[in-house]
Amino acid sequence: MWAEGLQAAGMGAGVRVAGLGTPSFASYEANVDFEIRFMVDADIVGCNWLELPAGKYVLRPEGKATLCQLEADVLWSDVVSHPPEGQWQRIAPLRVLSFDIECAGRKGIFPEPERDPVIQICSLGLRWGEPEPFLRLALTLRPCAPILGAQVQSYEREEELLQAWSTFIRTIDPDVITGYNIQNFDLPYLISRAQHLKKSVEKISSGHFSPTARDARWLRPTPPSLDPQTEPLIFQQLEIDHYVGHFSPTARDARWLRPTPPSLDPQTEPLIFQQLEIDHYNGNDQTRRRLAVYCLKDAFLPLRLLERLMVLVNAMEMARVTGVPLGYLLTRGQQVKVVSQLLRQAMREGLLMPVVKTEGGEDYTGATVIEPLKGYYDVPITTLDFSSLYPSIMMAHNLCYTTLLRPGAAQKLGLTEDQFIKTPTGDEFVKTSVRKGLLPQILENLLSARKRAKAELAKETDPLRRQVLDGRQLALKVSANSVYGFTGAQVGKLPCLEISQVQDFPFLGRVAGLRSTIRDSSFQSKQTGRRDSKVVSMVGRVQMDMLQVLLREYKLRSYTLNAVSFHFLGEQKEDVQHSIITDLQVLLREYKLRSYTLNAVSFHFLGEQKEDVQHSIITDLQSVTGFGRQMIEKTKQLVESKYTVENGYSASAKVVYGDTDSVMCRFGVSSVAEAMALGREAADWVSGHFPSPIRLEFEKVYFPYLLISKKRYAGLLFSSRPDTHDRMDCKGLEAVRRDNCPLVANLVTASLRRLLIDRDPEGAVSHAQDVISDLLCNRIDISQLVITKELTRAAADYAGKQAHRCQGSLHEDVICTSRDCPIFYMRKKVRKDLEDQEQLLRRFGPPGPEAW
DNA sequence: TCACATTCCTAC
DNA sequence: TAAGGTAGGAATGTGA
Ligand SMILES: Nc1ccn([C@H]2C[C@H](O)[C@@H](COP(=O)(O)OP(=O)(O)OP(=O)(O)O)O2)c(=O)n1
Repeated sequence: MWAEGLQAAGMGAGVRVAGLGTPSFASYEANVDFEIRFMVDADIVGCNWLELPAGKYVLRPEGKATLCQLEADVLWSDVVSHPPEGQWQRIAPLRVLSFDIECAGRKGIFPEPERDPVIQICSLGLRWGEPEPFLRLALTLRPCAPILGAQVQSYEREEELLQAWSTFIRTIDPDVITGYNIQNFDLPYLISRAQHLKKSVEKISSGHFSPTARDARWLRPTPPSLDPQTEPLIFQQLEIDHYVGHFSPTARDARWLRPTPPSLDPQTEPLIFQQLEIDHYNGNDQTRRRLAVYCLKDAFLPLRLLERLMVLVNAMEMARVTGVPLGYLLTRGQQVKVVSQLLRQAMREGLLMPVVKTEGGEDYTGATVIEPLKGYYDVPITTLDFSSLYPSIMMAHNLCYTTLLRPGAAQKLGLTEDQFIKTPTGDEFVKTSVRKGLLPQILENLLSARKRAKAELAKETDPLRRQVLDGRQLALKVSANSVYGFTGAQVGKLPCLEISQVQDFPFLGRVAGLRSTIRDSSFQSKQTGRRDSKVVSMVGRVQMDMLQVLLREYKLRSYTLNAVSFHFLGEQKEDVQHSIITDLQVLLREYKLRSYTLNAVSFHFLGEQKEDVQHSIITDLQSVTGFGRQMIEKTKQLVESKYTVENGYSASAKVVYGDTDSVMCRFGVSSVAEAMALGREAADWVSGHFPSPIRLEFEKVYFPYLLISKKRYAGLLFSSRPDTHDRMDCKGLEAVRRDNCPLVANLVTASLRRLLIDRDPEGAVSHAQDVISDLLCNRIDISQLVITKELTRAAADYAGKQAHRCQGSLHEDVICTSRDCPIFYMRKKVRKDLEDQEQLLRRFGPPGPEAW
């Protein structure tokens, strides 16, 4: 009945009252996570330092409910939250645990938990901020010789080994658990293995995760990985299942090939070959010792990555800026961050966020992509770019749920012309003089954090640190852009439109008053006790799989084998599929490669999103993109109208391309320095035509510039100096895509280098030919190749006939076909061949003897 | 063969 | 609030 009442009332909640029927009311903030609710109300952000003032709390000396060192009872309103500034920015000395396991695989077969025992588990414990781990622990099955600097504990039975590790984890009670692919391999393996051994099975299945709990996963007030107190690590199976369950068969097969982490450090990735594992295990205590040493090294790598990539530092900043717990950053999406900030801002202003039913709606138009004037430009092309376009639009025009006027509301409220604006899409918003929107204020905060991050990036010279800081800066940018995206979220958890009506001001005010009454009437403190204050850092337990971090933030490419085999599987008949799988297995066996592929995760995601196609009508969005469309068009016109021969410039400017918030201009000058100077001048001048904080910036010069089509181009990028290029930049082309075999990406990159850096169009084409003939020598079936014509045409633009001849020969000799596709790379259909195998070996190949 | 849809990944 | 947004190229699938 209750549910029906809710249904009938739409977004409101019906309450049945005897004699009064079922009056219903709009509900507000009834759908907020408990953790977020508490943190917002108490003004606590993620990774916040909290103080329990002396006398306001009591410690529980016994009968603790958790594994924490300290348990205290304190009135929530007595907890003092220290905003993360100054000394309170410090990072707590978190305990980080990194581990790795080794299994006894059978020859050529990847270990299966049903059959193959876990033979070693190595763990490292580190207190954040200290240079060295405080603990190195090797747990082994069967005796193992001592290892200098590590504790070794050996067991005769596997059950004892697993139990010992389980106890160890509970004792060390880590804040952060890390490892390499622990989420998809080590942890599931340990759990399956434990289940298989019937050890602790009862514990596992009688824990929180009954089948019902599994179904109700999203309803759980406390996600399993986040509860710092009650959830032992091993109970994280649900989330693991969630991912593993969606691996494609191919990905499953291929995931034993462990890719080398990005070029961070040549010796980052230790490779332990299956065969060695089993041999060493079956040997004596000395060989098992060697295995344990590798295992310890494997456990050390994630710790080093964690530190070098500043994973915790950056995540903490994000948690503090957006207000969500650290763990949310790994397990949740962008929406929760926006909601957290929105709730905080709303509370500050005495507003409540309504519960809004998700509605369907039409698509809305996005950004403009200027029709490219395709070609090879052997002159400098200047790129101008609005900084943080959508966020600055929302700020400049005060776009927010709370500032949107319903049609006719302006007159009704007696607003004068200068109190509101009309957007390009015809919607009306009040100006800041009437009321400042929540979203613009959130954005100010996010953008100022990004500005700080960018300033730090600018000072940094170390390449790795630059990469890391750039990632940090980009993450903040995405969070800001997500504020825009959030307002149009299709599976929108907050089409918060209803807040947005100006005529509702008084109503919202009353509700806010009601809530503050509730808040103030909270019970009185009845505790007295400790004289000393306790200061704690607010961090739940977090699982940080470094492979996931690399995949997510550093575009680690794990497709090498997978991309090829995957596509093959898709298009071949069954018997062919079988032989390919066999090939793969041969490869695995021959070279003992291991890797993990996680593409399937994203497949799953995309598929799921598609299923429920729901749209919400968000005028807000349309206004944002509408302004954006207007602005890129206006920018183009401004540039092309000012920089003309008539106005005394040496040539007339032409915008040859532009996407969303950028314009690529040919000013008709021949030097990069001139192009830069004109770019800076034009950016300043154009900025003057838009309200603050909207700013057009000079970003870079391309010279030369190869414009192939919308979202596909390449060029030499100049930005720091006019005399030498910073690097070759490549957008959208096969060179930067992960859905081709590496051969393709490498070929395209190499050809582009010849074209753009060597300025040798014939070389570009002949390089492609060389690669192809290599393939031919390796007996590759030509009919499997698709060669397109893009580079050839680019070369033709540059060199005329000769390139044309190249194209002819390419076409005659090698090309196959493709409907009207103009050009040239090999895609997908390249067969796995010696070349590929060599590449694999180079990439994953056995480490030299010195590594052993 | 053609026109249009779907899939994947990328640029904003 | 489980899950930010649209535009778009290239290959491939589908159905007439
Ligand atoms: N992941 C993204 C990237 C972009 N955009 C939208 C909002 C951006 O404002 C606009 C332009 O994208 P840019 O990549 O140019 O990024 P910004 O203009 O936001 O930042 P900046 O140019 O300062 O790096 O496109 C988006 O919604 N989501």
